Amino acid sequence: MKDIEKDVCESEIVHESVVEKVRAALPDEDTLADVAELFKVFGDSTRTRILSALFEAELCVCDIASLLSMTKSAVSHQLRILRQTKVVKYRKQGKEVYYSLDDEHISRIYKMALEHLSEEK
Amino acid sequence: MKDIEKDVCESEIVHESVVEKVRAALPDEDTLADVAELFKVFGDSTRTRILSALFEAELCVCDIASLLSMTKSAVSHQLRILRQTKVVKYRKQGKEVYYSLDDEHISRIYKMALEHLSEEK
DNA sequence: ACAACAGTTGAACAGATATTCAACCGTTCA
DNA sequence: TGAACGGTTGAATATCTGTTCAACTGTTGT
Repeated sequence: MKDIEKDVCESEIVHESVVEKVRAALPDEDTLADVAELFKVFGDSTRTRILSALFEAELCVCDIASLLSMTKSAVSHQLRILRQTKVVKYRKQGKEVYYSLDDEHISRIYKMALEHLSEEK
Repeated sequence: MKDIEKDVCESEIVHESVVEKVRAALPDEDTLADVAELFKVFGDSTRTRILSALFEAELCVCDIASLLSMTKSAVSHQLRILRQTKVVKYRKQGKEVYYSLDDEHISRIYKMALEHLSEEK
């Protein structure tokens, strides 16, 4: 029986001019959703392990599975996500499917994260 | 009744020498988990919206809530995550708590993601 | 001291997500 | 042709995660 209002902000004394200025400068919702989605792909340790492996060499699914001690199925599911978001590319050769990084930026972003982490001890 | 083995990789013909070379080059598990955790923080559109707002100006919780049309509670929960991961810092002034970006790298990583996205049309 | 408001917090709920399991497809090789 | 293997896929399950709700803390001003 406290706030009947939506609790977004009950007083009017939000810093209106600043807020409006920021609102105008914000990227549109779609762009921000895309940014979040890209980072979400990196936000799983299985996928970062896969990526840091592909960082070193082109690998087939079996290679990755044995490298990470995971089932081919689990790896394949994650590779599908990486494929769909254009983070990795693949080529088929006989029975095997070889994966590698698709984009230059990926490694730059990844390295920047490592740099960030190392600097905060 | 197919694979009795763990399905990690049934044949021995994984590319052993390559795999071993990659295994040696891989960062340790803890580092990779940290990388994933950092990216996970960016992997939510509410948090990317908060960050892109703080990118423009220091803001109090009420400002952010009204900017994003969210409750103060929801915003506060997300700010806690950003605080714990040292992505944002805050200062108290009277009743209000003002948040801002804590790290130079954050904006660099964020901008790099935008660049990546814009290049794939 | 009390009312009002900024902000935080924990529990509960709903939606998202990673792994497992079993079945399946396609290629190779005998 | 058919067994063997690399790889993919969908459904099921268990876990995680974001928002809501209600209650609470702390500060300001009367």
